[in-house]
Amino acid sequence: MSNGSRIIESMKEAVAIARGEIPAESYNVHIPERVDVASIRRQLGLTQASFAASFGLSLYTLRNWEQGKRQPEPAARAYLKVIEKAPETVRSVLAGIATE
Amino acid sequence: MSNGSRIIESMKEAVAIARGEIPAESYNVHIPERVDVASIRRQLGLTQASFAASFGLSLYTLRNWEQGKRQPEPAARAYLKVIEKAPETVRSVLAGIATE
DNA sequence: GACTCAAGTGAGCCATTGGCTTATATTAAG
DNA sequence: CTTAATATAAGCCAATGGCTCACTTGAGTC
Repeated sequence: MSNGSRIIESMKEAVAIARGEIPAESYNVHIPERVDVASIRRQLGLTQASFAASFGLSLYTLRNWEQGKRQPEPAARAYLKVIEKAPETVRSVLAGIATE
Repeated sequence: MSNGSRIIESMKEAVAIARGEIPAESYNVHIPERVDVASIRRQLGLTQASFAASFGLSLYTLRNWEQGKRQPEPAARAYLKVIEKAPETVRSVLAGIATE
């Protein structure tokens, strides 16, 4: 994301807050612009195929991300961050074993 | 997803396994076809705006999902399931407070 | 070295989604 | 009843998801 884009983002956010579409006080979560998917995957010691199968992703989409051809959307970036920091929780949830 | 589509999905999976693109033994995670986003959100007692802001989603995308206009992609569906079953873990991760 | 086989890279294609706008409805509070 | 907050609804465009085909890289192993 360029500097100009970032400024535009901030302006959009300001407008959204003014409109009341975003609660100003809220713990507005920060989602990183870029996520190093390959490094998250390698940290777990998985191949592309296994990683994709384990977390419900399409192998081809994962490849698009790792090769920088596509950038994962915000929801996917947040998900990847959760996978990075709490992989076992994610596995348990997807396996149907509720935690928390 | 129609019944026909489901059969095609299975055939694609079979082909992918045959090609070695998907490890056959692997715990292939099951991601639900449909996720009731509104009910997950209400269970947490959040408005659309707060829910979106809390989990790094675009308010408009969330609305598209809840109104059935768009279907969240597999990665987003998996993410929503994790939010449903382990919301506090997700919050902690996105807040930068590592768990696990 | 030559020969696999598995894992990953890279480019191209099309349908669908994400993100956004505008307008309208519903609900709760004063 | 009026207002403000919250949600529904429909339409638009650029970007992504999912897929195919072709090619490279790396670890064995013969």
